[in-house]
Amino acid sequence: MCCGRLSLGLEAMLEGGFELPRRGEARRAGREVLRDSIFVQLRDDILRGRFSRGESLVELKLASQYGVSRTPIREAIRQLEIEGLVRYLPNRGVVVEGITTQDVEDIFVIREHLEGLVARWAAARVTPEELKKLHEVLELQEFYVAKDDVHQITVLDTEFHRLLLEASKSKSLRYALGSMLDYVEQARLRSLSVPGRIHDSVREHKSILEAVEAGDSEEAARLIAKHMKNARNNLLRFVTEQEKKDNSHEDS
Amino acid sequence: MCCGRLSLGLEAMLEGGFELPRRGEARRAGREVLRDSIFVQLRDDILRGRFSRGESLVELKLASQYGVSRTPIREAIRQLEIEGLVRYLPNRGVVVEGITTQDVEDIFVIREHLEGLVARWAAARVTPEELKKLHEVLELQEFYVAKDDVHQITVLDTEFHRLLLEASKSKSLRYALGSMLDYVEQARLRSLSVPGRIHDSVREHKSILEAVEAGDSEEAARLIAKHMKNARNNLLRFVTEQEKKDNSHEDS
DNA sequence: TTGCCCGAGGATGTATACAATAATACACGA
DNA sequence: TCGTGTATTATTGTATACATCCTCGGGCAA
Repeated sequence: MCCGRLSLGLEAMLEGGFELPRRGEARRAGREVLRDSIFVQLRDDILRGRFSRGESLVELKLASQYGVSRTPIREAIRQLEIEGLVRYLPNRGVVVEGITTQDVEDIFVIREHLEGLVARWAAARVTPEELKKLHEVLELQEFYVAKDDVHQITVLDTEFHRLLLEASKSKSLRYALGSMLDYVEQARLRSLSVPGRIHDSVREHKSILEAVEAGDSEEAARLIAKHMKNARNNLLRFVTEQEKKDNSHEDS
Repeated sequence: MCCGRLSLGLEAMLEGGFELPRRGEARRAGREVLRDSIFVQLRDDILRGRFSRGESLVELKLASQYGVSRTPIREAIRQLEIEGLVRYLPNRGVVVEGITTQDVEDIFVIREHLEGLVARWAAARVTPEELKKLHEVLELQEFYVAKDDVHQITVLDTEFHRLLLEASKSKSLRYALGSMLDYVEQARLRSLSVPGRIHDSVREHKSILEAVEAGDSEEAARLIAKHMKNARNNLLRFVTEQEKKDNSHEDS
């Protein structure tokens, strides 16, 4: 009984289990399996709205479109299915579900509840190596703040939160939050487009990282919770302003 | 509680008029695609520990074992991969990851942070139909409390929380929590094995359902948070007692 | 013995063939 | 005209063939 658990832990250690990279990124340098690149492309195409909601994905069509056979397509679709981006209809294939505005709003709320855990656990378990990477990302963000490059900052924002997630060393947490970061990247781009927001956002990252580095779990959790709340408010502000613009356009 | 309705609900349940959205179970009456049944079997086998951690899954072996070709096996594996139950090694197949004690503990903490949202949103959005189902599950639980059938109560516990999750109408939340319910079913079986716990647990469900039915989001969130905390404490109690037993066995 | 090369075997990656199922169109009859 | 049954076709479900890659062990030389 106890021996089983012991060897379990040992194996886990030897396995060095945490270097799972973002799905689909080269699983090994140089070579990548087709289903992964298809998966990433399909997912991006769905998230960017290149497939409209309700559109059905036909395997043969996709196969010829991507210049591969049905097999990798099918496997990519199976993965999209688990992620909930497509809906399966028996013997009729899959239709695009995508994510709705409601989904994005939910994700922001969910992250408000979970990022605290990320920060707390990361503060307790972060490695020097991970801290180094986090600092690098932060410095890059500051660089791009000076250049006012919102897009780059958004990408690095994802990276920052992903690194923190890895640092938390929790597979369950990574499972729960992992793809949410990708799902709302578009939304964060908008949230960060509110004038002055990039500056604040990066500053918040800086203070979060300081708390994590100091091992102050509670402070890190408090700061990241505030960070999430600010991000959400900014998104709301952006959305309402967008609506105002849309309305005035309609009038003219 | 009226006995007539109880037996009615019971019959309905046993009849199987209860279409579970739980992955892989008959997507349509009568017919099921192979990859789904393979997926469910493999997942259960992993969660139940029939595959040991680190063991590699060989497609051809599994294919002959289940009497199907490689294709459905591969697709099932792709899904396990996304769920994080197996780890992919390029050109070498997948090895079983399973879930560790640490993962289970994390899941309980994560649920403490998220089930509040489930209850809150469910209270706001639940439909009469869903309420009916929830009541049925609750009545069945009370039935099995009388019979002291911990296993059935555990299964129904999963069902109760899953129904609540569906009632929350949030795809994102469902994605984050969906398979966690399955992952910790074994653990909840243990948590509920603590003497007297099944009684309290079902009573807590009852009060949660009352708050949800009354549309009292805050109360529902408060109650379910307490429910989760109790469940976690019971699991811890069970584990420590188990360890005590193991130790005394070792001595003999 | 140690280290390296290399080839066989096995496993996965991809493509394609065949079977089963659902959607569609069309002809036929009321 | 409308509805219905049927044939056709498109698409998915499953199986299998072929290509590619990795591992592992034998043989050989230093």
